[in-house]
Amino acid sequence: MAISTRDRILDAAEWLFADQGFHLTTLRQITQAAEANLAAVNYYFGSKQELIRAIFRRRLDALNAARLERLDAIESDTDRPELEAVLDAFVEPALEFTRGGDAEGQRFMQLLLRAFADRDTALHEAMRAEYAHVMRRFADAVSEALPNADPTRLRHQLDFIVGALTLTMAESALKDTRIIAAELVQFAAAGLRGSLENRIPDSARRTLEATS
Amino acid sequence: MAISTRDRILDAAEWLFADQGFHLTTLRQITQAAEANLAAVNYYFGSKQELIRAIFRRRLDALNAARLERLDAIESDTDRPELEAVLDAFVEPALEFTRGGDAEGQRFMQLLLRAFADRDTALHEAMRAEYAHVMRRFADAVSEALPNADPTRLRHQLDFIVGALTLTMAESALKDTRIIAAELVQFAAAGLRGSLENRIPDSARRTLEATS
DNA sequence: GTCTATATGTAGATAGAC
DNA sequence: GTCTATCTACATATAGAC
Repeated sequence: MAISTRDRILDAAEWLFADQGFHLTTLRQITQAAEANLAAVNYYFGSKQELIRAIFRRRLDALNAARLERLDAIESDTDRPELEAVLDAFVEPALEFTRGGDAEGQRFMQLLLRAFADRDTALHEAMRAEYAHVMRRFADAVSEALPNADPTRLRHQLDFIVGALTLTMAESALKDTRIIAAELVQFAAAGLRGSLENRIPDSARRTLEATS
Repeated sequence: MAISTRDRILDAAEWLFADQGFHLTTLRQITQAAEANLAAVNYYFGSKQELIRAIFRRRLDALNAARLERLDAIESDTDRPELEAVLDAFVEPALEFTRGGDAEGQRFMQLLLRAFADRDTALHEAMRAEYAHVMRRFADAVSEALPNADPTRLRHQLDFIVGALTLTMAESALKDTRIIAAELVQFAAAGLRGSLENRIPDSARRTLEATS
């Protein structure tokens, strides 16, 4: 038995939560899949909620660490980083998760989506707190690559990218993700650069005028 | 009592599902909020699952109908529609849902997000089937606005936009949505146009080469 | 640390009176 | 169509032996 009971529970629970959702997945299923006893979850984590948070912390830490590592590398290489390189540092680690034979990361992306959908309470707070740090670093990096960008719009646009990334990674079949990620980087870069023109589209202006 | 019991149940259930998720919300909560009897859900819908599907069908029909109506209007106006106008026809009805004093639509966007996260089974199939029709119409319209676009990439890019829209609408505070929608239209238009250059970003190419 | 056994709560669904 | 009462099932959590 190379892996500890605690880790087997984490792995099994992550798989089941991603597949079925939090509430549908029972401690019985988890402990059975982990080949552990029903009481073990409470012994190691205290409650089902704490187990969920532990799963989350583990992967989110790893994902964000990988992103920041790449960003650091880019920023130490050059004074003004290329926009695409910054976006790639954000997108590619998520993709990296999705790669690999066991499809671990795609499961986690599915989990991320569930977390977005859940108005869970504490989980949301924890995620936001952990994300805020990373998002600010990336917002700063994009600002350096695009010095004329408006900070408020930039925030919104990063949210667009997170949305596109999360939904895409959770939905798409495994084998296309590498190409899709490259397409997303390009799409996002073009979108960000396009906003510098600061042109309100005719159709949108019409909408704004009609409803204000 | 102006509204029928059936409709009161639909309204109450939609609110609670969006707020708490499907599994956390009980039939007892729903019927209590709707001021109906517990047995009424089974009487009108047969089961909880069927109730969920009925809620979904109601709103999704309305949203997609509104989108297609706008698209029809654009296409009958001109031979080659403006890209931004097409995107606005897709984005703005979702926004329209989110507007209005009672915040009905934001709830529904939250619900949509849950549906994406749920690997529910039949619900997913039903959504996809309903969406396929609309997405093809919009893909065609974008193709006309951007005749040189690659169809496969276009599909992916529309998914990016859906992801950005869904996550943004579900998360953002009500009062900003009008501006954010306009920004999303512009961001998406620039992203789509940028793909025509068909340039693979240096960073992404590095990634591709390193991992292939 | 791991197990069995069980306490306690609450879910969805239905039978049958009105 | 609407109600009360209840069936049946399964959830989380814990007590306590080993």
